[in-house]
Amino acid sequence: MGGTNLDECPECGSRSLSHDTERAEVVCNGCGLVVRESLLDCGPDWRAFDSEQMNKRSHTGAPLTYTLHDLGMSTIIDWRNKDASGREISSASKAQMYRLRKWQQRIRVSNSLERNLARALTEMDALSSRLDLPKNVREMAAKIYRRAVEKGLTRGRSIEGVSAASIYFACRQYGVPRTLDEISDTARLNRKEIGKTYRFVARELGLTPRPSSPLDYIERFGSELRLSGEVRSKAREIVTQAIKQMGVTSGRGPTGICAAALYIASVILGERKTQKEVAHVAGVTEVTIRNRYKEMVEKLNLDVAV
DNA sequence: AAGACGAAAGTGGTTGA
DNA sequence: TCAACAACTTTCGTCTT
Repeated sequence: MGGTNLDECPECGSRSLSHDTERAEVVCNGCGLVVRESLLDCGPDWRAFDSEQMNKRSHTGAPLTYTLHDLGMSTIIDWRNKDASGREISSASKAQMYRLRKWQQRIRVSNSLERNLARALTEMDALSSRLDLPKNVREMAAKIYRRAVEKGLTRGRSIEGVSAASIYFACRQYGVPRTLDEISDTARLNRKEIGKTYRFVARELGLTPRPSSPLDYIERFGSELRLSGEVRSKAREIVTQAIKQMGVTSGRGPTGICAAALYIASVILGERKTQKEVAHVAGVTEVTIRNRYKEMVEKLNLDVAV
């Protein structure tokens, strides 16, 4: 980001910016974009003379320090007396759970904010590297999470859930969306929970999600399907056209539209993929592709006939 | 045999009273 | 809070390549 003074958000143009001196950030109230973050030196405090020092010192100073001390407490204990599949657990386990929770409670109150953040940051780190996310996304997710914790929004919610929600949000803001399905799969959390948490956090923090566009998915799905650049840009063209002709895309899931466009493009350019393949990659069914496909061909006068 | 097509019933989420 | 509703899925039978 540029070092100049900004008084409006480059993303959405909003002039409502929050200056957070404690974190040395300027955050847009409209879209949540971190307009300017300056300034804290996140690098090592001292020069390192060998790799051991490097390891230790490179973690000094910045929030990254928080990611260290987990002490093996890598499991959050849910407040429900249920096991993973939702069944009641035995009374012996309940007693144990009670002790564990109590213990965890004690640790929490002693140092709750840092501890919470520490867990969340490692969680988000793992998640985002498995999701192949660029660093700026990861950082935005961390910022969101931090604000959520400070506002007490994590109370009654799992750290994992809020972490996943933050990541989901950050992805969409940067136009590299992952679907809720992908995130919930990767995080081994249930989709509904993440969705709910996501909406809640966004509302409470006054963040307006950037609506995700089918265009955002083309590159990723396209490369996963090993489609050529021509096919992808054809698909892009089809989507753009479809968006222009209102009614074809509104109310439809972006992944479905993207999938259909890719499928059509692959057929037109003779690089045919089966509906099944495309459907699988895009996380929709063949039926949905067919429906979108039909609508698009109809309204855009595409000659798909071979 | 595999892919494409479409009808019909089911599912989960949103909306509006 | 609940019912209506649209989008999407599941399932299944049929047609096409």
